[in-house]
Amino acid sequence: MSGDKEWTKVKYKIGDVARILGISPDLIRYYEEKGVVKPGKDPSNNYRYYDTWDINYLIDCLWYKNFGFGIEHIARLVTQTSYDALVKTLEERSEQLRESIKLQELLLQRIEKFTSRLIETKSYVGRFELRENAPFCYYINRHNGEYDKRTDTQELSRRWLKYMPFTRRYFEIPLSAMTGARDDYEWGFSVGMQYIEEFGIEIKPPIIEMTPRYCIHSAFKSTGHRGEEVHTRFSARKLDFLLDYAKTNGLTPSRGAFGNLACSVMENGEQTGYFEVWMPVEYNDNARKLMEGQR
Amino acid sequence: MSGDKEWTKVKYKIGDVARILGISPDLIRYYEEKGVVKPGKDPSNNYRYYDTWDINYLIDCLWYKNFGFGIEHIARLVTQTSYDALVKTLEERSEQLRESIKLQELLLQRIEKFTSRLIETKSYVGRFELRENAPFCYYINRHNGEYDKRTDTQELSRRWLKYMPFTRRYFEIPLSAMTGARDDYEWGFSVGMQYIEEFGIEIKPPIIEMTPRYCIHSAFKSTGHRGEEVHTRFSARKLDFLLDYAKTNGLTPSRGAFGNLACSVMENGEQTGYFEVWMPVEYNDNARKLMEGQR
DNA sequence: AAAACATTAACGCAGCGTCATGGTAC
DNA sequence: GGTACCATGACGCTGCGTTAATGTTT
Repeated sequence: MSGDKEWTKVKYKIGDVARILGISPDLIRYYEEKGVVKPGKDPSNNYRYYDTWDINYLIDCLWYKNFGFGIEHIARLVTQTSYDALVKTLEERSEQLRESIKLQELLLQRIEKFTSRLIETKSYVGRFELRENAPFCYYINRHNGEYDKRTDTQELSRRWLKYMPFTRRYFEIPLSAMTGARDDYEWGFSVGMQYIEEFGIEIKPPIIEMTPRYCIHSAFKSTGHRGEEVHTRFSARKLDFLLDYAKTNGLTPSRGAFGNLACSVMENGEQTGYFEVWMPVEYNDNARKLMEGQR
Repeated sequence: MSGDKEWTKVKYKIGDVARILGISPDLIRYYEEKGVVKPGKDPSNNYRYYDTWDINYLIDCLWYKNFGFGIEHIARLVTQTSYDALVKTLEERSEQLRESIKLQELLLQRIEKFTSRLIETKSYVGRFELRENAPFCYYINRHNGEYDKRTDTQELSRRWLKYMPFTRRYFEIPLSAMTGARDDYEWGFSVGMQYIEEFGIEIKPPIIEMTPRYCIHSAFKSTGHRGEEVHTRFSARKLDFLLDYAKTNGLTPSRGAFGNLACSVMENGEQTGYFEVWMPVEYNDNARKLMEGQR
C-alpha cells in the first residue's frame, strides 16, 4: 500500500537482501507468499524492491525461525503482535520445548533400556540362573500361528504398541505342551508392572497380571526362513533344554514357561530371534541350594 | 518370492492386519512401497495376503518407528540387519538423541534469555542506572539507512544470524551525532563475550571488541510506520533524554551511546521498538556518588 | 551482446492422511 | 444384491531446495 510510491527511492533487490542476510532469494519469495514481507514491486518489470523496514522484518523472521515457530506463526508475530502477546507466545514456546525435551528424554531411556536388554539377553544364551521374575502384565493375541480377531484385543494392541519398547513381545507355553506332544504356544504383549501406572493401564480381562515366581531364567535363539511354517522357528520343542536342565538339577517345573522376544535379526541369511525365557519351578531343597550357590 | 505359492494358505487380508496392529491399511501399503514388507498377492484379484512373518515384520517396524528411525532405515533394520549392527545402530540413535536434546535445551535457554531480556528492557524504560556494561563483540553492517554490500560483512551476517538470540541487533551513535546536527547512527550485530568462545568466533576486523565502561544504562521505545523514512523511528534525537539526564546529574559523556534492540512489536497500529541503551560517562565524583546511592 | 540477475511455475523430499474411482468378497 | 472391503492413483501438509523456461539490467 504505502509502498506504491516509495519503491522508487528504495534500494535493495532481492539478491542484495539475500546476500545481506545470508539466505536464498527463493526463501525470501517464499516468506512473501506466506505473508511475512510485502516488498514494493516495480510494475514495469515486476522486480521486488526492499527497504530497511522489509529487511528488519526479515531479520525478525529469521530470529523467530530460530525459535522454532512455524512460518504462519512468524508472519503473525512480526506483523501484528503486541508486546504482551509476544511475551506470552515466547513463554508458550518455552513450555512446548520443555515438553518436547521430556519426551525425547523418555525416548532415550527407552532405547537405552531396549539396547541393554538386548545385550543382556544374548549374554544369557546357554546360561541358567534361578531367580524370581519381575512382576508384569500381559495379554494374548495370538494362539499358535493365529491372530485374534476380537476387537478388544485389537483395541489393546493399538494402545500398547505405542508404549514400545516398554511393551514387549510376550510368549507362553503351557506345561502340557512342553512335556506332551501338542505344540501349543501363545503370543501377546507384556508390560512391566512399574509402567502400568505410568501408562494408565487398567488391569482387567483380557489383561492378566503375572506375579513373581521362582524360575529358571535363561535365553535361547532360534532361526527360520520366511515362508516356512512358523513352527520351524518357534515351538515348544525349543524349550526342551530347560526341561533337561530342570531334570539334571532336580527341579520340578510348576507351570508353563513364558518369556519375551528381545529382537529379531538376520544371521547368515536366516531370520534369528533372541528369546528370554522363564520357567517357574517348585521352590524345593534343590532350588534353595542352587540359589545359595549363585550368591 | 517364496510367497508365490504360499499365499493360498495364508490368512490375513490387509484390513485384518490393520486392525490387529491398530494402524491404517494405507500405512501398511506405504511400508510395502518402501520395501519393508512384501506380502503375497493373489494374482486373480491383486489382493495382498499377509502371514505371521509379515505381521512380525510390521510389529518390528512399529517398534523401530517409535525409536524415530526413518522408513528406509527401518526397512534395512527389519530385513537385513545383524545383531551387532542392530546394537550399533541403537547406540548411534541414542547418541543422536542426546545431541538433539542438548540442542533443544540450548534453544530453550535462548528463548528464556530472550524473554527475560525483553521484560527487563521494558521495565527499564524511563529509569536510569549507572553501571558497567558487560563486554561484548560487534560489527557494523548498516550506516544510517544503508546496508553494507561488502562480502565480508555479509558472510559474517550469515554466520551470526545463526546464533540468534545470542546475537542481538546492535546500534551505536557517535558523540558528534548526539550533540551535533548530523544524524549519524550505525547498526549491526553484537554477541556477549561469554558466547564468543562457545561459537568459535575469531575477533578480527570488522569485528570489534567492546570492553566494560561506566555507563548510564536506560531504555526507551520508539514508534514509526512502514514506508516512512527510517529516521522517524530511530535517530540520534531519541537519545536526547540521556544527555538531559547526564547534564542534570553532572555527568560527562565520554563517547557515543550504544545499545540493542530488544524487540519490535505492534502497539496501537504502530511498529514499536524497545531499545536498551548504554551511554559511557566519565567516572567523576558525581558518578561515584550516584553509584553509591544506588546500592 | 554477454553475464548476472530477475520473474513465475513446477517438482521433490518424508510420512503419511484423505479422497476418488472402480473392482471384489461374502 | 447390498455392504464391507480391496486396489491404484492423486493431492495435501511444511519448509524450503532445485531446476526450468523466460525476461531484464548493466
